[in-house]
Amino acid sequence: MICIFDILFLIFDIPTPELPEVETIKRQLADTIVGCKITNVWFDNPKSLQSNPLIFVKGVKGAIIQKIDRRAKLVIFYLDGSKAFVVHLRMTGRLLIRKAGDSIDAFAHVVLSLEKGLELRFCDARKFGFMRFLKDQKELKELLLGYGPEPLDDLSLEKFRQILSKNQRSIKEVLTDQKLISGIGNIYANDGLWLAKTHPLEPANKVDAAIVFKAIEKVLTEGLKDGGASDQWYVNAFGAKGKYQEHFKVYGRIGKPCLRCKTIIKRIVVASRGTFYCPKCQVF
DNA sequence: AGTGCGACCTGATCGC
DNA sequence: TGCGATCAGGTCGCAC
Repeated sequence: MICIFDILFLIFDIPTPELPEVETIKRQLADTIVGCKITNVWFDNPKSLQSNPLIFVKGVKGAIIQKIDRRAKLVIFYLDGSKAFVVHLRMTGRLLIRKAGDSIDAFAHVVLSLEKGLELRFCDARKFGFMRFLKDQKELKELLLGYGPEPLDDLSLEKFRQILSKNQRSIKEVLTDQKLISGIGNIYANDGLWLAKTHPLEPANKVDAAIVFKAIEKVLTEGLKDGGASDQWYVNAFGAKGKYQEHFKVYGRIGKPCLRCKTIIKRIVVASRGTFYCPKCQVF
């Protein structure tokens, strides 16, 4: 049975940018604005420029974007002179490439003017996201040290098994803990666990690591192929929506039938986050 | 040491 | 019509 609270929750759950979404943006930016000089910086919310906004402006203005990369949910902009800045979109953040004359974007908080008449706009309705300047590679390295391995890159099954075996917290908490494994958030943890037929509350050291590993790899790859999930806020660097929301397996599907067994999908709260699962397929 | 929870922030929505 | 309360999300920092 669906009750009124379920419907409320259905409305309120907000998908946020994770590895596939951030990677999509990163690829588009890398194709478009590498080599561009940053000619000006505008901002209206100092908190969007973590630490000291003036240091950000001073460090970034006049610099040339050498390379754009992604680590965890961070987009990394390498500048000349071993400087860099990173962007975290958190919940509602957007990174948009626009032409200088294009109409103003809603919730724009930082705008970097670039050569070729382009602009890189950082928009964020909730103001949770941020841009952060790093004065040298050492500072950047220190920041990145806090993140676990990349699930589609340097995370082997053996390493994954090790991480799980050392943890008795729920598998969902472990999957979304950026210190342990980076890039996985609420959407792909939910869908991956559904694919692995694993209950989100099962202790990490009790689950079948190989099955969960494969499932996570699969949903992340699928999400990437679809250009991310765009239920509410997410759009890519060109302002276009992704398609993975059309392929959600359990995420946000409360009250709807399980794609495997038709059992009604349930929602519980795990570590203060909305969590969806099939009560028949995912048991422990 | 490991765990848990409040704070951050605000658009969307609901109740009154 | 409109105001106030509630909720979500990722991550940090603090308290137990």
